Amino acid sequence: MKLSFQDYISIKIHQTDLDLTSYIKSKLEPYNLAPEQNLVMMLLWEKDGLTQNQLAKALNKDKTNIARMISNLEGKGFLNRSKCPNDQRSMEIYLTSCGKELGNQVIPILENFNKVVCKGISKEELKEMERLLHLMNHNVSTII
Amino acid sequence: MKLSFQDYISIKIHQTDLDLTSYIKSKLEPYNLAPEQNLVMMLLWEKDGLTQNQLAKALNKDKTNIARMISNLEGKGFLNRSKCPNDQRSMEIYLTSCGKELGNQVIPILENFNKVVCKGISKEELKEMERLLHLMNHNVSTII
DNA sequence: TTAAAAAAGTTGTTATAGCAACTAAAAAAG
DNA sequence: CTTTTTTAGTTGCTATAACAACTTTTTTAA
Repeated sequence: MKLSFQDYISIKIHQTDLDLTSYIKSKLEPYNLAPEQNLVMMLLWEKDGLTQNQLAKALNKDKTNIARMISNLEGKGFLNRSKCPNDQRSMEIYLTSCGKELGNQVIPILENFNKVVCKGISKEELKEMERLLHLMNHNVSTII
Repeated sequence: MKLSFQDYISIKIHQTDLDLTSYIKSKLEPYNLAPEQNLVMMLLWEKDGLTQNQLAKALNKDKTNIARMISNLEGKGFLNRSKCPNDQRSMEIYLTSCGKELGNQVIPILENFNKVVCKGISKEELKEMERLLHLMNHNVSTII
């Protein structure tokens, strides 16, 4: 086949991901919120009181990452952990008032970020891209 | 606007990137080669003797990352560093025979990886995706 | 109902990823 | 031909990302 470096779609996706992450990182820096920490907060702004395990599944991340992100976010005062009364193994994560207030400031920035990213791209093109991304995900998923 | 977590294209791109990286990571593990180390090797298999700075620019990465990856790859015996005779600041990176031999084994795996990722996707669809990824890159590039 | 298995979190380790500050060498400016 | 600026690389730091091994608790099985 003799593929060159530029021929790999995975490398281009990786590059775009890094660029988008770098961009939103700079936008969130003033709020003391790292990009992945922001994803945790986004889920909590939608639904408070999720467990670490639920967060890990929603973000499709290893539970160790979630535990450390939660620990950081707790240190920043954006959320609190409390043992689930029904299951002593689980930790329920609740936003502090500070964490809730943060959402009011950050969510508009995220929506503007999405607008900037999608500038010049139609809804149909976006749908098609999502379809292809999903297909690629499926192509490499080992649980077929 | 009220965007939900699922509405952000950036999150989907990030997720696909993680999944593709995880897949190729598992394929390269038997060769003692991490995904990003593999990108460095890919460039060297195409053109030996590049400097760390050239590698950093080609990969669009911070020079500190490259320095550490090169250091790891040197420790594994895949390459050697030598000071550039024309510019004592620069380090030229040369593959060892072991590093060259690794290419013969790994390149077919990479080409197969690309085939798996693109299964069920036409050349035109792939081109369109590349165009959209590039446009998103441009949309967030601050050097406009 | 006790033993085995599964689930939720934590800690340790390795590999990215990028920023700041630093050294050394080369290029540009005066 | 010095002085200044730029360039290449390194070290230290923080934040992801995932695996292995572990504790504690819950669920399943024998």
